[in-house]
Amino acid sequence: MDLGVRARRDLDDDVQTRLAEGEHRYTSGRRSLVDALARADGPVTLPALLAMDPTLVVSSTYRNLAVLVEAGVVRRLVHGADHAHYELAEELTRHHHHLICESCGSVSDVTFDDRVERTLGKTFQRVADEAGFVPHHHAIDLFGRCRVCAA
Amino acid sequence: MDLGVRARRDLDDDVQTRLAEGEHRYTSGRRSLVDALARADGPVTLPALLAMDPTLVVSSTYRNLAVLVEAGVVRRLVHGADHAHYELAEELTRHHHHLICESCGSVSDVTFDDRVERTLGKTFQRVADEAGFVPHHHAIDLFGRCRVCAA
DNA sequence: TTGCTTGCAAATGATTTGCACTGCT
DNA sequence: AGCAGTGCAAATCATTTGCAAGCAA
Repeated sequence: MDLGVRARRDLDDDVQTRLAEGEHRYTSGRRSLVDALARADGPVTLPALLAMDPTLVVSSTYRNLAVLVEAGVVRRLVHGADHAHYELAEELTRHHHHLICESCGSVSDVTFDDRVERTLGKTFQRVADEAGFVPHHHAIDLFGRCRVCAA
Repeated sequence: MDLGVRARRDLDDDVQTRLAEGEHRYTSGRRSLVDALARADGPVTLPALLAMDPTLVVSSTYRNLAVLVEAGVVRRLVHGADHAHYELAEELTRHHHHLICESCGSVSDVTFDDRVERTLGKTFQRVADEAGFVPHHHAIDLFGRCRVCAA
């Protein structure tokens, strides 16, 4: 999720607000974390985050990711891989889905056009209704081989 | 995935064959496991499987699930919940998707009609192509509150 | 027989937590 | 001052693995 300078500021404001609503502070450590997530070009693992910013510490990062997830700033993705992947929440970026490489475990983003999403939304609502299920959001994962592994 | 008697036999034959291809045996322990999975009315966790059949042992069950996943008989689902969920592979049942309760963590199955699936398939293929990704299969998860938790 | 399977106990590894210290507000 | 946040080390807990004994082909 590449964000320009302007968007970056909006992002910080947004995070600030969301954290404040939960009586949480937007500390420098959390800024570093959000910064790393914003710089990543897709969902990243905790080790990847630590590599992007060596000042991050394991336990604090896990704790802060949990706080950010709680605040709706970050989304945690869990697939079969060893580590969970983290990304900025869709509310702060854009609704999208994932391409998951079954070979190397990497995850990247894709978006469908609005028309497709609208159609999907209706279908999902109908199916959920029939099951007495109240849908909140959806996730679509495409499993296969990424460009690198497919080569 | 409720299967009748006839389908149950077909299932066993199929599992037998798939295991044999990998130099594996279809032991009584594995039959019990497949039986429990077939009786479950959706994806189940390991503790749930043990509860369904007390003769199952933790380590062996994990090991057998791994063998069955490898053989394409079982699919392992991982979401945020504490335990992974397991279900019979779609090749043995039917292509479907999941309703995941964000409150209690339960997972249930849903199917879309063929027309919808075909349309989705085309869209997925197109999007993947653009990313140089070779799609293998897809998964759609609807997150929300199940009938019980929504009440 | 041959070596895949199994149960039990011990090990692994991602994630979490206890605690004392730091630094916002 | 008062309490949320942080780093480090220790604890958790789902899942995996070593090993000796059991069982299918």
